[in-house]
Amino acid sequence: MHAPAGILHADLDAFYASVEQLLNPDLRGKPVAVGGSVVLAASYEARALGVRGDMPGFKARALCPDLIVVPGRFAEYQRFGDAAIAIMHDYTPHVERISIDEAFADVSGSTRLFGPPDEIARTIRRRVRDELGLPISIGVARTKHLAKIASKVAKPDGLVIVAPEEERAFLDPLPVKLMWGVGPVTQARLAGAGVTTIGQFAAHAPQAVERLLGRAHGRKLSSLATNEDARKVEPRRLARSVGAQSALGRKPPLESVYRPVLLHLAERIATRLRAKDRPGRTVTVRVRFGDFRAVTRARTLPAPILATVPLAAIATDLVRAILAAHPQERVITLVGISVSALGGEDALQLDLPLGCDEAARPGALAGQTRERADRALDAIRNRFGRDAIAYAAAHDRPRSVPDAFRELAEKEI
DNA sequence: TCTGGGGTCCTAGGACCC
DNA sequence: TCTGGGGTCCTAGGACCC
Repeated sequence: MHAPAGILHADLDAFYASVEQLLNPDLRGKPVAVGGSVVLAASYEARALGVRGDMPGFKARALCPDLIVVPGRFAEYQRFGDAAIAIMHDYTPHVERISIDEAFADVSGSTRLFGPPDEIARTIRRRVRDELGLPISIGVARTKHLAKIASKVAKPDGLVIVAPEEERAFLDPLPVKLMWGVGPVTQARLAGAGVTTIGQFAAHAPQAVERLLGRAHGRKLSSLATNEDARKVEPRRLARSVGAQSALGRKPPLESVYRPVLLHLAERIATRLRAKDRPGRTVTVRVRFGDFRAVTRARTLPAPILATVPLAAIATDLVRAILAAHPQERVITLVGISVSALGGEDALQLDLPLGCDEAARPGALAGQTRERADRALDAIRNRFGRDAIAYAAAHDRPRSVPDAFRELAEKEI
């Protein structure tokens, strides 16, 4: 007997743009882009004219002179995204959210209460439309991969159900780029070997694919193409890293430029780490130069870190080291910090890491004292707002992207 | 009209250990 | 001449996803 086709993948259509059209009827039926210097989302009317997400704003306007560009209302998107996910939760606790507007649900155990998976999918679509006013596409299939592809095929505002006996016929003619994990590089590599459809991919020996794409990637994609995806819907996965970055425009590589930015980034990151009690041991910084080449440098600490100022100090050290190794670079365009090797939720910060110049300074606060002080600041911010108190003065902060958008992109850790 | 921000996973090489 | 061998941790870079 076939396993029931019990996995749903639901994806709100042109999400930010759809919310804007919902909230402002004047925008309905018109080409709308959310963003500014970069298009974050485009309505289907704008897409019909060639406008795409990730496109520079000037290019979008050139393609589509009537384009209506609106700034994002990110709190609204969060609210509508949460509401859509909540509707899915009415049918099963097995919901795995993978972004603000997209989630898997395994409804295999819910059929006695709510009917077969396709009926649940129809109900969810109807409720999202009736209660929220938003279009949502859903794919229903036996595996996550099939469900995800099915929801893509279903767009816009559609439902695609892949029955177990139809899986091969469904997959074979589709382009390889619809597979999870096939981006521009892999697509080009496959095209070079004459492989453009999933069916052609599946017909290739796994060894040949591994030679072409590397072992792990080849195996992973082979298992998707040959339809052996066995991943489960996982409601709650712990984050493996937490980071923040900031584009700078074109700036000279001076400490007076990057140090305040790093402090601000460290503060954002450390606040999130403390909120979840998840200290990290590895600090990685990233610097992007004028030609957009990026380099990284990492340091793994003997003890995990949770406090803002030591994190900023280590990041500053690492950026300094990168710049010393690239003395010919005249311009930096971005700096970023990421913290990984995160401890469990109950992990304790032992004390300050060694080799941290701020920490080693005589009279510096000990790590746990710093952490307590930071937590007091966190509490003030929770009560009075993010800008109530901070290490990094507000006027030093990068302004390229609203902090509201950053908060939106922050995953639950 | 230059190009946002937050993530995941993998690779390859070196250090280090037993 | 032969230079074991496997495992773990770490670093730097890259492809990919939303």
